[in-house]
Amino acid sequence: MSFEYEFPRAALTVDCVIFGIDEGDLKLMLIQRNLEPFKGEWALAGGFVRLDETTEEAALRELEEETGLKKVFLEQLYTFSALNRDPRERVVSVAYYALVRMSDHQVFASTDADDAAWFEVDAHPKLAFDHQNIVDMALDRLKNTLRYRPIGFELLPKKFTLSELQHLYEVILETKLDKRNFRRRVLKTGLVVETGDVQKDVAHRAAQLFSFDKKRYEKLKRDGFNFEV
Amino acid sequence: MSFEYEFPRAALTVDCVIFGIDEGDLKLMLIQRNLEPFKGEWALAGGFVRLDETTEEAALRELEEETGLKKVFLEQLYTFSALNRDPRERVVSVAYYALVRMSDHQVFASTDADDAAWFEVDAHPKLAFDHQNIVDMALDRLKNTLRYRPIGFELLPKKFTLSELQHLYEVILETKLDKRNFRRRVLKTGLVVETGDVQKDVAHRAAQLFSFDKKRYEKLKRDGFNFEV
DNA sequence: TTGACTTTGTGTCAATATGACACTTATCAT
DNA sequence: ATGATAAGTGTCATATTGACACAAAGTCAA
Repeated sequence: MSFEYEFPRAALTVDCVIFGIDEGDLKLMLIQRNLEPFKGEWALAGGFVRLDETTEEAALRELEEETGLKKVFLEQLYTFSALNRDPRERVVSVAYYALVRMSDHQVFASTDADDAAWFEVDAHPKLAFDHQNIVDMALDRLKNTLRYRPIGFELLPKKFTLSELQHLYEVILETKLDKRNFRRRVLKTGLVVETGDVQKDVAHRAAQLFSFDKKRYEKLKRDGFNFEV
Repeated sequence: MSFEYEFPRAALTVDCVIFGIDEGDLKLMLIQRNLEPFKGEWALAGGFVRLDETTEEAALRELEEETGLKKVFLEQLYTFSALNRDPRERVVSVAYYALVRMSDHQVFASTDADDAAWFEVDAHPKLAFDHQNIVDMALDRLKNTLRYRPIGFELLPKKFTLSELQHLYEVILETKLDKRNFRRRVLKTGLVVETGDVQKDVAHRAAQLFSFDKKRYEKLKRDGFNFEV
């Protein structure tokens, strides 16, 4: 029995909101479009989903094609289906977001985009399509997720100081935190452990370097713990 | 300039995980399919998204067509895009979940389904497609959301006793809660207010009836409060 | 009407968690 | 040596949590 003729079919895209941290500022990766519509304007990395790949595979592929980013940790954000979100025709888009350590990733424009670059989250160019909506939702999600799950480590180098971690929380949550209370809470979780190393080449007392104990995290998560910070 | 010819297009569906509470048990609304594939088997309500409606509109429409449920509280859950999730062809599905007051809603099978009925969440028939995956994710989401947002009220009648509310939390979170501590916490939020009415026709001391203060909730939400219970 | 039954409704206390708060230490640059 | 900069550290008062048990209210049946 065949049904093909009766299904409505929609063009399906993915869009990727990529966050990074640099010198304490939250950054957003954008690409400059080299095709119509919105040619020359800045937008989220993304593109059409092929019929032989999942949306997640499509997001990873487009990300690599347009920015050179590989193997990033992506989470699905939301599916946007407003009728007029693409001027060409009805296009439904599955949005993903990711946190990357800027230090680990070289970013470059490739053939699919005129340019790819990091921007300040609160000072970036006007975005094509409904991409500002998508970024807004990703920011909300990022804040909420950071509050309840230890994801900040994805944005920092493998070894980091507690001040860097605190700064990250302050930037994302848009609050000022007390240093002593922050350290107390973070260390109490047991998820952040001293590496024994210290900072190098700083013009002041060198800070201890810590790392995230992923094994312990997996174990606690299985046991159903909570991780508010 | 026209691009239509170059877009891959996928069949797009919605699926709805509908939760209800009845006599303290968490229930799931399922429909019995009257079309191939999986004809005669139980599945989530859902169907194809038309090109002139958003996915949310499609979910509400299918829900009404298949079960008679109207104006339910729907939230987007996740988009499922595994290549083999539909035996006919590549179909991507946007899943929603909903909470309904069983007391407010008559459920009936309509022309689009052979039957529609409530089942115990942990004792329901085997589901068609990948719908068990979707239900599992919806249950996880329900638990997490209930912990941080006051959504339990969507499942109860407008006026409810604190024992009913506590029972709902116990059933969904699969824990036993202390009555006095639960009442203290719930009342402290100020979101649950006495109506002045009491239970009728019960063979024991009648409980006070409370209701959810939606206005206060909207206000507190704007002010950025948290609502853990 | 009395007693049995069922569920409601309530307070305390100890332990823990939180939030506010300031100074000394280490390191580098001059 | 001195100054500049950021690291690192403890206390205390208050708020929150979790554990815990019994009297009051209402219905029903004998």
